[in-house]
Amino acid sequence: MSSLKQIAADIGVSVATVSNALTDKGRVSKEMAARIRARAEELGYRPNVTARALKRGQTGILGLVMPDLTNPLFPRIAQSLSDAADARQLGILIADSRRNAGEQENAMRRLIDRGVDGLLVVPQKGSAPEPQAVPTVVINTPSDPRNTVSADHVGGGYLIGRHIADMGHRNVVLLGGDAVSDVQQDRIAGMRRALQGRARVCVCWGADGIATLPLQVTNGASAVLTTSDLLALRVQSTLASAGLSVPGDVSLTGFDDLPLALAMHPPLSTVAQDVDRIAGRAIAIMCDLIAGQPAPVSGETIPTRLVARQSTTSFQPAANPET
Amino acid sequence: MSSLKQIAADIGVSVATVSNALTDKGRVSKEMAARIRARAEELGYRPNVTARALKRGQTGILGLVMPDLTNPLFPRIAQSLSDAADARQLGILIADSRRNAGEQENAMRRLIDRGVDGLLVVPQKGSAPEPQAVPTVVINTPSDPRNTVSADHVGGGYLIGRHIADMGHRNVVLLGGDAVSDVQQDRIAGMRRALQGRARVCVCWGADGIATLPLQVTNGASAVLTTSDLLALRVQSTLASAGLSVPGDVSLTGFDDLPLALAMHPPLSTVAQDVDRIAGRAIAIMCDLIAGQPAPVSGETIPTRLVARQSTTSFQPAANPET
DNA sequence: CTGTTAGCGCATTCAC
DNA sequence: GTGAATGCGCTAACAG
Repeated sequence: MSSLKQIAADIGVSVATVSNALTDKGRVSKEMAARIRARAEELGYRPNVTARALKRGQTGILGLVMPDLTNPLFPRIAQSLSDAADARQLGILIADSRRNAGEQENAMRRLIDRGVDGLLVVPQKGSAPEPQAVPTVVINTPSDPRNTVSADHVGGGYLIGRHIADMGHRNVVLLGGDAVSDVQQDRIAGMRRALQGRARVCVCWGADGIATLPLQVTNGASAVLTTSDLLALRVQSTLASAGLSVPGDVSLTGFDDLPLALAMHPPLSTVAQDVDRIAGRAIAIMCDLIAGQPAPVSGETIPTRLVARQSTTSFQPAANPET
Repeated sequence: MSSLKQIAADIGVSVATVSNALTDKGRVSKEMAARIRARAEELGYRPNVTARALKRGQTGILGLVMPDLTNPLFPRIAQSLSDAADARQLGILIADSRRNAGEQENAMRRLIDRGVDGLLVVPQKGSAPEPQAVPTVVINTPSDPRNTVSADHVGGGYLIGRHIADMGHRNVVLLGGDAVSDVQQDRIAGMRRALQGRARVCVCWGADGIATLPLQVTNGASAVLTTSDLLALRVQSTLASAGLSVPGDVSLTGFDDLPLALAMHPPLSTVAQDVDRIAGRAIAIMCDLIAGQPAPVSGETIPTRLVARQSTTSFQPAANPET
């Protein structure tokens, strides 16, 4: 591997001069700088980031801690974060916190031991990551007091709830996957608020909740709003087994706008979050923190967007031809 | 941050002794070693990996290059790789090659510039990553001459093809997403081999291919085998629009066994690859390469597993009640 | 404009 | 057993 020393020796100047020339410090004559650059080019010189990191005390690497890398949203988050970090010459080191809070702390410590300049953390459901020795940006939900930036999950719930209310539904089931998740609680809360006074609402959770759906639909529920697209697919399957169809017998919605939402039949109405923007802000704030600016006083909230497709239709009071 | 120097000063010994004590070199007296360790503990001493990396010339970081972080398989690969790497005290730096071969080369270079000890690459469809300055492990498909370790995609195709043939299907459509993908070509090839002489086979690709399916089914095709679960979901949707149902009118299979396969109705028959094992081998081979062992002469192939669920049934010749 | 010196934190000689 | 010296590659302060 070529080094500054190498180039310096080749040209017959000091290492410092080469360093200055290559980093454009301006203290070097045009001609010399040109010669140095030419030689560096020939040698395919690449600065050694490790040495630079040691000198600067910064590695240029950010740690990303996710509760479960298997999370269907992880790919998008990872990609957006990776892109945003890239634009600022930062790298992203991943760590999995394997579905439990203790492991989450371990993962954070391991990353810090590796010398990351900051931590991006999507917290474990219902856990509170300890404040760390390095700048930390939490991506969760606005109702989390430690949240730094996130989608407006309550607002998203509201959007989809209003969509359903506007379509005339008056008997609605809200289905969450796991009641311990702040994100899901907020989505449900938003839905409730939109339906408040406009529809009868029933909230249920998890597999037990799904099992009750066919009966609830038979008893008059005309819409099921879920907190995730995958959950919606499960619901559709369960309903289909019971001979109920979407949106004929019941309207159905998801959350997150995963690729599968578009592949479903009918295409699933859902709520999209602007992952790119969240990632962009997360990285921007992180850079500020690293640069020594104080942490923002309150978290940032990024709007969500309603994606109305064909799994939701206007409520048809007379849509019961089987009598 | 505490350092060796700090501990040395506190106790009144030299840095070298502290280093020796902490890394268990055995050249230090029991008592001294104990005192040093105690003080290190108190101070919460963590070795500075950057300095160590500079000294050793190794960072303990592996670069992971994926063609598209949004790939539905990425979460599982990332998690398995991350776990396997973790077990050997290695970190994983991710990079996205953004769907084009040039970007893939850039991503690799960026990672190398960051000083990674090796590169794990899942190549861009139809692209050949240049040999690199660091050990490189390619995860693709056995038919790729550069492949280091991968699932047996041909074998997987064979398994699902035989499953279908055994169920009596004699008129089968094979659907791939993108003909340029070696992986998908191999899956299709495996299916063909299994159906060879047992069924009439038609191969088609992409959205255009999907569009032809309803007609093909109406004309007698009784099974559609796809190269991915998401593709299968799309197929099911298209068939449903045409009034065709799975598995009543036609059997359907996916590939990869994503979470959505189980959420579908009916649950999707598919092929699972042992991602954990692939990742484990990839990391193991990487470590060997880093340790200076020669590259294995040929790639390793990890068996796949048939996951038969309810989207496939025996062919019912008389299953056409609409006449 | 350019060179010298020093040091980031650690591990590895080689003396003592 | 322990310490002093050296250098990994780079940058920054200070000289000249």
